[in-house]
Amino acid sequence: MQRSMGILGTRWKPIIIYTLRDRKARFGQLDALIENISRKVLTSSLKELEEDGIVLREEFKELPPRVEYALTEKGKALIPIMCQLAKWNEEYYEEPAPLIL
Amino acid sequence: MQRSMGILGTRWKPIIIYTLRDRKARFGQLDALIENISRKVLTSSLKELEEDGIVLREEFKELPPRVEYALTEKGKALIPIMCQLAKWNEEYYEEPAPLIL
DNA sequence: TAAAGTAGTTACCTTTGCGTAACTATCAAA
DNA sequence: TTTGATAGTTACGCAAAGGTAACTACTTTA
Repeated sequence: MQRSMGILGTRWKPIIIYTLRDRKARFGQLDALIENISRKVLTSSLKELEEDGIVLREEFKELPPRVEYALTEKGKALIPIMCQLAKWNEEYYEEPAPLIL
Repeated sequence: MQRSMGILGTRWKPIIIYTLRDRKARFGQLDALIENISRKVLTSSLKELEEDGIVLREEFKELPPRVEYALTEKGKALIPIMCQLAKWNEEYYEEPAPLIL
């Protein structure tokens, strides 16, 4: 478990994996699909996920350049887990009580 | 998903939940069961997990004091997910290549 | 020649996560 | 009166995570 969390224990990486659950995506698409993430964190997270064998980076030698990101087998094995996590929130989420000022 | 990760997206919280999957535990037990965690992070993580309705803190008015932590229903719903995460690592973990010096 | 599109990078800064070590409070037992 | 046990807290600081804004490189199109 400690090793799993060493790889995934950040705010954004599971979200990136979840976003790639049913599609490949280009860098710019990920940036648009994932709200509030900065390009910098997206870059570094993708790089680390690639090093950990979860994401595959495919570069097309075209102009303008195109790069596609997809999950590896190891990454795909996480899809059901990420989906359950999303579902867990839907079941148990409660609106925070409104503040009376 | 962003909300799930807002709650769980740290290195230690999922490990705490995983440790509580099959037992209640006292503060000192958690500290002993979870290797390398500091008491400070344990304290603050437990406090936040309690605020988020995942962990229940039960204080016994005894001497010396006793406090037990257990998962709520919301927390118990995470058990299968955490177990799958642990299993995922067992299946896909590879020893890092030894460095030749 | 300038603008537009893709996939980043770089510099700089703030916040959060986390660690270590020492300290507190309470009461019982030695 | 000192020690021991439990469950923390406090002070201090480092490193990682994360954000913003500006900049790069390349080539096509206007």
